[in-house]
Amino acid sequence: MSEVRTNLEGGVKVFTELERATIAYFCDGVKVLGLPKSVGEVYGYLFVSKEPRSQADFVEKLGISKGTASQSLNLLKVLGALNEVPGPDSRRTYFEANLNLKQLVGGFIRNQIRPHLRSGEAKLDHLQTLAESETDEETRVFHQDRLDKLERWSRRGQTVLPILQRFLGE
Amino acid sequence: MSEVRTNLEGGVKVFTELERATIAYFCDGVKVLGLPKSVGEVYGYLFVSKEPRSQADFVEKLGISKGTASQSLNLLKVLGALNEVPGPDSRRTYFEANLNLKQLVGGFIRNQIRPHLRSGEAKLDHLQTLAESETDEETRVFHQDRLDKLERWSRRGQTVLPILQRFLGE
DNA sequence: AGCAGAGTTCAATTTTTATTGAACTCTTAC
DNA sequence: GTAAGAGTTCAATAAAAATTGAACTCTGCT
Repeated sequence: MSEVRTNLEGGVKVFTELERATIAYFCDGVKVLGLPKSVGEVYGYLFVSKEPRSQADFVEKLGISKGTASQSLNLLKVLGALNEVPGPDSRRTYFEANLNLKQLVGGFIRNQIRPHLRSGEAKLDHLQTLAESETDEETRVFHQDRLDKLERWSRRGQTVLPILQRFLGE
Repeated sequence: MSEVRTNLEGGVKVFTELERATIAYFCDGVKVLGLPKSVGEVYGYLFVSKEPRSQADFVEKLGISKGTASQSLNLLKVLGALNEVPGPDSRRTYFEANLNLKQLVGGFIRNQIRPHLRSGEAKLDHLQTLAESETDEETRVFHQDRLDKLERWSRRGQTVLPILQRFLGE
């Protein structure tokens, strides 16, 4: 249960202790979800911000590179974790955190979980095919039994997602 | 969605194509859950085995080191993913896969999810404390608002686990 | 008690993953 | 139309995580 190391200790005092700790909280959070900590930093920064922020803000205040900022914002956008809003400089894109849990969970399930379940189903089909061509009767039955079980597990996974979404949302 | 690379292609023909593919399926599966692939190999090997297996079997057949076998078995034991059963050599410990989904899910939640939620709650308490000592009225209210939201999310997470467990298990 | 070997531990190493930074494209304000 | 700069891409690099292997402990048999 080790702490995530952030780059927020730099010379200039850009964040209060509270802000730093809140951003670190999100770094830990996204790690648990299997996402890089920079994603947590970006979302965390938006979470503690009253004002909308642009890519340049993330680069400057979080001390991350333009590349990382771009990629993190893109992932968060795909996940539906942020809203694009107008801001002071019309050339720039400004963001604020989406605080709707239902949408956050929905986006995560749609983009990070469902694709895995889908590709898992495809692989399972392939395994079934392989099992059918097993010549030894007893061995074939053994494997088919286990693969059936696996398929039930997979289906259970598919059906539990809407339930999870329902109970976490709103 | 890249494939996991296994070490099962070595000279000796120890696994059938079906067994190899099934073990690879579990490697992918545990990756999604944030566990190292060796854990998937070990569980997968048990999953395709009629007979109980010992640590020496994993080392020999999967081509992994004693250290990795030991640690993987330990993690799987903690997760309740395997049963210790008697085997031919009384000096060795033999294992078989636990195929009870309810127990697998329960073990995963208990050992991999709950601890994170717990430590998250503790950090959240600390954040609340920090927020209270914010002197600027408006800023304090802003942060307290957001932290309240965060606490509701966390509680929601706590309550959804038993539901998830109920719907995934048996 | 002493030995054989099963199982563990952990520093060193390898492998995987995240981040950087420089070159690129795409916008938009003039 | 073009120049400034916002945003993207991706090969190189840094950071993090998994794996190895050798030295260790523990167990039970004689």
